[in-house]
Amino acid sequence: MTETPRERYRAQVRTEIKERAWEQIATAGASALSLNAVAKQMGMSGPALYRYFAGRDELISELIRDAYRSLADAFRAAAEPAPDPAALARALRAWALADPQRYFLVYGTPVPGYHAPSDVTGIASEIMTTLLDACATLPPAGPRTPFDAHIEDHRLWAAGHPAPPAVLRRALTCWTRLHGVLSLELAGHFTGMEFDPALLFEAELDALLG
Amino acid sequence: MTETPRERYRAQVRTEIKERAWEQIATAGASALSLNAVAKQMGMSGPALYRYFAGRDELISELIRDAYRSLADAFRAAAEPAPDPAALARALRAWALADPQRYFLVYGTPVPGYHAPSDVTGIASEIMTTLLDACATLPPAGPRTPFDAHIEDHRLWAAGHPAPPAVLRRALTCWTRLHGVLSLELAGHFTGMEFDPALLFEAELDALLG
DNA sequence: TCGATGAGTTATAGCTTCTAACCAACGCGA
DNA sequence: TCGCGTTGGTTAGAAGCTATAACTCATCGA
Repeated sequence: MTETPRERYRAQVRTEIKERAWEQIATAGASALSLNAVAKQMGMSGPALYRYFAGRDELISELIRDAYRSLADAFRAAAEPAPDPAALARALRAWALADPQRYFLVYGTPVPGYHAPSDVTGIASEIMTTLLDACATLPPAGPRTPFDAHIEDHRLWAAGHPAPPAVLRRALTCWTRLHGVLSLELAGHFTGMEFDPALLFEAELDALLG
Repeated sequence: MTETPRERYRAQVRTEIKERAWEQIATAGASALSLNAVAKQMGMSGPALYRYFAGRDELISELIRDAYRSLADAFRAAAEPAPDPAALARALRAWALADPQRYFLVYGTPVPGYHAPSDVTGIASEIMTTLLDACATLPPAGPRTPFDAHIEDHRLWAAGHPAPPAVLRRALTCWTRLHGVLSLELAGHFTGMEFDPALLFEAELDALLG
């Protein structure tokens, strides 16, 4: 497992490329990411980057992978010491506000042709698992809904998690509702409307858990 | 108001350009929209399109404007003969599924530098008004929340709509929650998870209005 | 020390947006 | 009916992008 100096150099350059790429994405969006500009910013010329990434798509795929990984880590950290949906939700918002374009790389507009790298599904299910664990700690809410019946027969996505259907449904609604407020806030659809997005987020969280 | 033949021809070419652009966007996403390809598809060569649009950005702005207009019209049509939030919600989903990329042009990932044309705010507030009208027909729900107090002091965005704060809050939650489920569905985050997105949407609608 | 590996370079093809210059056709007024 | 201006369309070209090919040179290992 001892790394040669070459490998260390290579890894270091790769991470610097990704850092510059993140800067560009944060200021101009993922669609404006330019390998040329990244290379020029690093003092080397264009095609040198192709030693490190097969192309623009592979670089973006790598960034998406890292974004998923980062979110999964933030979730895992927020689930300590005890799983708590509210803590998870606030961690999600903090993670999103720290770098909105990173959030959009995960949950934003998909490019019709593009397929995310296959290993992100593993990370996505890791995220879902921590969310399910947290939702399982909540007191069972309300009567059984028709959707619970449907989900009981279609719980393959829960990856064998032993939670009852009501918990699965709760996790799903946590996901969709928090994404709803967050993505609209990050996309700037609340600017100009006077209210405080943080309060709306907390209100939605209250309605979800209270 | 009588149009000269020149103006009619000009308007026709403009709409054909937009139609081709929509086709491209539907199949490859807005980031892949190429003026050159549109022109070639119409049998004319590249720079000819600049007689009709100042550039790629203006064309996209025009498409965004049309998308807003289309959504506002769909909403207005769904509010006949009587305002009904459930009808509005289902119209929204149908409108979104008919052309997901059109939905993302309105509610998708924003480009940091880009600013939407100023007149879409008028259309957006028209959409919000029909939503508020529909939500005002619902029986008042639940106790007064802390967020109601906040929104009562920050209701500038309601554009003078006379609805009480509880209705404003309801309209906001309709917006964010429906967008939450819809955008995740359209982005393909539910593919692989076995359940039926339509049922999840209906379940969320039930929770919202029931 | 020599040879292979690999990082970085320039050159080039092909794509894009967009400007400039030019041409031709259309329509309107005299 | 005859010009002449407006306007649509063209080609040429600049600047930028992705990506490949070919080449140079340093570094690392045997």
